[in-house]
Amino acid sequence: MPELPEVETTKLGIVPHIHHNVVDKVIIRHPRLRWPIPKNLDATLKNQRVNNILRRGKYILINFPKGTLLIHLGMSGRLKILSENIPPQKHDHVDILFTNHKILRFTDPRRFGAILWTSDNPCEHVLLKNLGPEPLSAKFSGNFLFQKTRNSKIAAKKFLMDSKNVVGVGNIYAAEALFLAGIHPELSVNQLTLVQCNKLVTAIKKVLKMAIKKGGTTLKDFSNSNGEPGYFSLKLKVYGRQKLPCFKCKTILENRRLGQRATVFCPKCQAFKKY
DNA sequence: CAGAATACCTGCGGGC
DNA sequence: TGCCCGCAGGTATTCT
Repeated sequence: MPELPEVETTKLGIVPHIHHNVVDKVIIRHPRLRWPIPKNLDATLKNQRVNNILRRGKYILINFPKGTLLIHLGMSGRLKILSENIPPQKHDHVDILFTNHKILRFTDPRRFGAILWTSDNPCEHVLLKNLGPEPLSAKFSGNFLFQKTRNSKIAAKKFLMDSKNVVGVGNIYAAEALFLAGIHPELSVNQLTLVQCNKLVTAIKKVLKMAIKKGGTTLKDFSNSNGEPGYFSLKLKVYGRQKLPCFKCKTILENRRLGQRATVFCPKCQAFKKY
């Protein structure tokens, strides 16, 4: 489900309910995720107060006095806030019960998500320490992208989706940003001109900001943190529109598999050309 | 070393 | 109706 905007939306959704609140207990129903949920999480979190809640890439970091809970939603993970204890469903893995009677429930049918605990600086955690810059930060600039891409022939879309280069850009927004920038998804990144790097960075920021503003692009299995059905308001220009006409030029959009991921683009607006 | 392939899961929709 | 296939928003690990 989630790319950066969805994770950000989820984070924003849970913050008002759990910020500065105290954990009463943790109930682990299904510990198997990408890695097992730490067995002693109840003992670890009990009576601890939430200091703050951050996002880094697609990770949600819930900081406590003794350490940080790292949460990744994988492909199908969801976090919901419950105000009453609704009976758990099949794929509800964990409940974190707070003393204010709010419950943070983690659900993940495909189990690609993760819930981990670290008592050290979370930025030094093995999963976080090699992450690239935040796409909405000043560090992620056209110059940065240009400089990072000089020695690689990797396809532009694959480069964007690699979190070592930039975090938070997944299959949907990579395709959307490349369309906005008029860049072919298979273009080798060392072919990108500085002008194209600037356009691409601008496009990424624009599409992510817009999606955050709309509350995250949501597909069939996304619910926001209140358990409401997600929004469908962000109009995707290429993702999921294969064989349909391009909004700009009416050319039929093409779908290719790139690194086993569906990759939709306009062969005319995103032709291999330089600026 | 970079880059590609594989693996981890469940659920759903389409074709037969 | 039911079975089989391919596909789904991610990414660590293994391979070439």
